[in-house]
Amino acid sequence: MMQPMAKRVQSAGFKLTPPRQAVLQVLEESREHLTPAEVLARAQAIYPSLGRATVYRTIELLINLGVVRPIFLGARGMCLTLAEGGHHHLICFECGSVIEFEECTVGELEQELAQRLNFQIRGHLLEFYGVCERCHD
Amino acid sequence: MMQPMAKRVQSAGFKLTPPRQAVLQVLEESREHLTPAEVLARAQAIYPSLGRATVYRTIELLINLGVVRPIFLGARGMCLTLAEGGHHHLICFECGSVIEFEECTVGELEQELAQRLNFQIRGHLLEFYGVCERCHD
DNA sequence: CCTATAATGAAACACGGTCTCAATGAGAAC
DNA sequence: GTTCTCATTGAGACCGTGTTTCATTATAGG
Repeated sequence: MMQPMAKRVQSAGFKLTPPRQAVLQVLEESREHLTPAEVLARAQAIYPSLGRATVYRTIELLINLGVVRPIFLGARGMCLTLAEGGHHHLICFECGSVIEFEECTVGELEQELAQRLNFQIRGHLLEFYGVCERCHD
Repeated sequence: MMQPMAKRVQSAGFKLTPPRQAVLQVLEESREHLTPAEVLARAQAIYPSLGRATVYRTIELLINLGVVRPIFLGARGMCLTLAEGGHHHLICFECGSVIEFEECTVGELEQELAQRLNFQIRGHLLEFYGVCERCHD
């Protein structure tokens, strides 16, 4: 069965080339928060002649298709994450560490905003900022 | 009365110089989401000989003091915002527009996480991503 | 007023990301 | 399968953001 990202690229009318497949595979398999530079490095391991411009072009394409989304992750800088669903972090001012959590209480608010503003919501990000256990006291 | 940011800089043991005051004034007055480059431009209007390095050093200082905080705002890239309190955005995949809203339902969750993880929470960011009214249909 | 030293601007530097352009190859038409 | 077209590609020049270095300046405390 075809990878879901590849399907979305193709059904949006874009060609499914080996360079693009390498980038898609990296983003799909890692399911992590990678920087574009890390995506480049990993995708070049799959398809060595891959150029920087192609990676950035593919990322831009995927962002426009709503498949991935950039988030700014503290000290790591800009990273990519899957666009669907929620992401929840606690970030420490001092050491920059990122703690993920699962609980989320924004479901109702999401519904209400979507309706009131006629906005198709596909994902969300909830981050708390402060000082972690190790950095205060 | 002294501007609150200036006070925090001084009471943390840092000198309050004219270049720093220019940067503080820009961040304090605009109460917007400015990029570092925009801060530089506006602060140079106040203190023309201001150098780029000083702006970046001052921003880093303020981030470490927990006064401002970087956020990644869709197409605008990395911007600065006041660290305290909450910030709430709806961001469109297609056109990158940012809509702010006020309602927020994360207060209880904030309390609970702070207690459970022993984390001093000072602010938060809640963003929804999707397609705005003008960009779908 | 003097002094120690934090803070500064200029300039070189590093790097991420964009753009241009000629070459390539995917996929449609037949 | 063959041909054609045009999206896609990699190389490399380019640009702007952010960092580092270093000699100079000026703040705040004594």
